Amino acid sequence: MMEIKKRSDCPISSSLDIWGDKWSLLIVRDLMFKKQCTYGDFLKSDEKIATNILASRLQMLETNGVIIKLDHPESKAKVLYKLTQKGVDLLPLMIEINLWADKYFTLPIEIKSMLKEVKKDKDAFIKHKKIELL
Amino acid sequence: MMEIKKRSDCPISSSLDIWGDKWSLLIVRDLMFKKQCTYGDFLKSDEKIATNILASRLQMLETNGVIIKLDHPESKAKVLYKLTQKGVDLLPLMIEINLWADKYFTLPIEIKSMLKEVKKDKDAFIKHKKIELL
DNA sequence: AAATTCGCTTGCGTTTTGCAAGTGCAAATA
DNA sequence: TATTTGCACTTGCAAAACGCAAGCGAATTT
Repeated sequence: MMEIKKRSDCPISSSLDIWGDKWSLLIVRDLMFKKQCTYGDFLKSDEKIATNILASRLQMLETNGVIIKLDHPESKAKVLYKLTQKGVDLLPLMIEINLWADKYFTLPIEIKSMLKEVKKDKDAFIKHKKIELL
Repeated sequence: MMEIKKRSDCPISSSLDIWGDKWSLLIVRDLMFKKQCTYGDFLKSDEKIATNILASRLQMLETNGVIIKLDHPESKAKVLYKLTQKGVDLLPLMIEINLWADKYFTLPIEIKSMLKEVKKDKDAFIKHKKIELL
């Protein structure tokens, strides 16, 4: 059902084949920065993803080892989504997107203040964040 | 015709609104690493982009200030495409994609050897490459 | 027992993609 | 000069993906 067709051996191309669409990295963002973890939480994000698209992207990311589904500790009706190591490793890339956007868009102050931290010591920020995510 | 609808103020979302599809970053890649600059050159890349998609992405990237069209020095029939500062600033992000892919895919040796350089001194690599691109 | 929450799935109309062919202008060739 | 070739797109159309609303089964709450 969810077959991955690699267009070439290029690293950019292969990466885009997995998460190169308008939604996947927003799911990763939520998992990374907002700590949102349930299906319903993703739906609450500002961008308003459609339920079927969300389901297909979660499936795609899970198939490709970027996220995992876990039982929710509080309830059997809920599902917890979490980044894998492979997903956490997208952090440097996510930070660079943020820094690029910081240069060319007007960002919310909460994000600007986070980026102030990043700019002070990028490696330290990444190291700290990775620990907190795994 | 090419209206940009921002889904939210999130930097990831805003960035994806511009280049968050399966093709745009491959165009940026060609401009960045292969020095391909004409319309025909893009078509020659391994991924085989369709002509109409190429035209629409070039338009999108130009509208958003990531690339510029220039007269080709050799001929009026040809067009030269080049990264702007905004486009060159995507370099750190492109490198992080490469590094992520290096960890999870098997890459061609030419690219692996480039990444060896990158890993030795990332900032130096970026600095050098930026100069060469502008 | 009934209503609500949760994580999806389904249907369906609209948009985007992918492929092939065509167009107009510039440049090379005959 | 006439014709062919090359280049940068544009157009038409079928297929796939998207976006919205509604529905559905299992778990939880009332």
